[in-house]
Amino acid sequence: MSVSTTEELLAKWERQLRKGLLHLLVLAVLDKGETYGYELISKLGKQLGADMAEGTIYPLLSRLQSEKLISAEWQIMESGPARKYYHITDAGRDLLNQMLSHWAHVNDGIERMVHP
Amino acid sequence: MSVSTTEELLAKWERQLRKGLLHLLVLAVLDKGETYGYELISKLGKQLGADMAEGTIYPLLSRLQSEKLISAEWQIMESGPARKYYHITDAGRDLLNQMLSHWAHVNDGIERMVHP
DNA sequence: AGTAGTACCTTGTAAACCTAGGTATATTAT
DNA sequence: ATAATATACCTAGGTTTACAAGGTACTACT
Repeated sequence: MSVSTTEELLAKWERQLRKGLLHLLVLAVLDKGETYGYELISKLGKQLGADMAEGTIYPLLSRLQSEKLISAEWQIMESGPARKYYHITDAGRDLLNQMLSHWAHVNDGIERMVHP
Repeated sequence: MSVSTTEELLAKWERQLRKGLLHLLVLAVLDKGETYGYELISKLGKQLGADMAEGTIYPLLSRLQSEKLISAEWQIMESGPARKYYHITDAGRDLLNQMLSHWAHVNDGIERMVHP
């Protein structure tokens, strides 16, 4: 088993970091307005500078919905496949604000640690 | 299966967020000077405002060492159990800088998303 | 002798991203 | 017509990793 390159390690780390951030980002996007899964993937890809896999987003949306943090409804399109539009709920907005608060706290901690 | 409370969901999320952050934080601490596992746990606990479990840190230190991002040496204490002191390597410092760069980028992305 | 504090480690479980598939509809090119 | 592309959804299985819960060993204090 060889030692990985820095590039490989960085990519692996970025993937791990996303695990926690994705919840926050999805709720933040939905807080700005309704959207559907396929569009969400491209929005997040731009924000994070990395393409999000569908196998990541769709299960996440299901989990958020089962936790009642977001709600969903199908909309038949005049052209193209139907879309499942998601909205943030009050509980979701509540959690989002607490996440942002915690995020700011952690960010301060890192700032102090890097620039003491 | 009942819906979780906001507190439970937040705690769960914070745990996930740590998955990515811990690598960065451990390397950042070691970049400021050598340290040993037990002391590292209390330092991180203060920074993150949450007590880190030993079962989290010790395996992480082993992984970082096997990736040659940190190095370790035992030191016999005049009093008390021996300590395993860790140092950051050049490769570790290199990765840390790239992590911080990516972190800043992601942080900007979140800022723009929350305050457009 | 017993308790508490320091310091290390391992095993097993749960969570969640991602790869690699799959389905279905509409448009465009051949 | 029909093949290819784009849009849009989903799932199963592998992999990683934080954490709980357990363990070992040394020292100091009562």
